[in-house]
Amino acid sequence: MKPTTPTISDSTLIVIAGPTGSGKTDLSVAIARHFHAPIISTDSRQVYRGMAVGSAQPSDEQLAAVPHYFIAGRDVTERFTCADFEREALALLDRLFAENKYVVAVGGSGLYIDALCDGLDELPDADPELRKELSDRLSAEGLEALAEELKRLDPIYYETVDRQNPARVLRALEVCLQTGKPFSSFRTGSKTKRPFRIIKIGVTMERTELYARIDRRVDAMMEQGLEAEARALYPFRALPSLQTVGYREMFAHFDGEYGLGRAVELIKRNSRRYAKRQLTWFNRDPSIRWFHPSETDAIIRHIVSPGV
RNA sequence: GGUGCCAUAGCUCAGUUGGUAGAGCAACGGACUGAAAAUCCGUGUGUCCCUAGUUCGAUUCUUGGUGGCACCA
Repeated sequence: MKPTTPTISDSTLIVIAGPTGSGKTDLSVAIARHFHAPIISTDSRQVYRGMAVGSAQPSDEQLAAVPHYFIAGRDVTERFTCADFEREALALLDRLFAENKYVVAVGGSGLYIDALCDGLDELPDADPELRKELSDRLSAEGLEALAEELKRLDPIYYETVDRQNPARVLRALEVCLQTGKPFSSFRTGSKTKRPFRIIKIGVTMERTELYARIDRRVDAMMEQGLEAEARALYPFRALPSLQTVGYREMFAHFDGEYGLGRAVELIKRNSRRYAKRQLTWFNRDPSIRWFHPSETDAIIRHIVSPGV
């Protein structure tokens, strides 16, 4: 009989995805405790300090119960992108899997999850100066002019890109100008095989239940001091990290655009819409197995024997 | 109890001189590669309160109900 020496392929990343307010955090702590696993967050906003309430970071008790990574480790003024996340998370997993068979990854940012599980293409990071220049040109010349330039520099991507989406057109143009090569030449569309097993759990429920939970959670955030938190972050309101549901509406309220009650209403509505977009993203991933957050036992069984 | 007004999408309402209807908001569906809680695209989802008439045809006109609001008692 051969000795069963542990190899890296025994390592398992338990990915927990789902819309905002679905109960991912509580579930992740329960799963992590059961499998004695640390938790890494795949949430693009919970990485920042000072956003504990509005981004629904895990509670102090939860943070004390299980080691967490990528929670409140960055200043809101720092740039932190999906590529930074991929690099750092992979390096971290290397270390964590040296001592743990299981690691839990939980969060609502679909792009971060895909970056971690499948890898991003080798693209250059954004150049802030070029980006500024392009966004100035966007307001001066209009989107159509920039799309025309993209047509010249990368006719292939121009055919498939959403030409009405400034973010898409600008990013492609940015890469073309920065590298002198068409954006499409970097897009392989291939997935990187990771040196660990991946099991994806999706958390969801009836829309009416989800929306009721979102409403309740927004009310809870208000009780926990969202207004004061947003007040403290107001000077940073123009930063990418603060383009976030919960804060934007509060900032607009501080600017006198509407009353506090209206702000709370809008936070609820925009959270619902965000949840909808998350579900659209996750629904196209056939490797996700969906559960109600209360089905902890079934989820554990599925992790132990995913084939069943 | 009497009189008047109202009843159309989830909500607020418009409209059809009789040919089964449309705005705003909400909602729903989708896209997504270094800003992703971002950014963008698409979609009316309807016993026109019920009933019986008139009519080729009624959400629209008439009868009788039901519910709501207002005023008078």
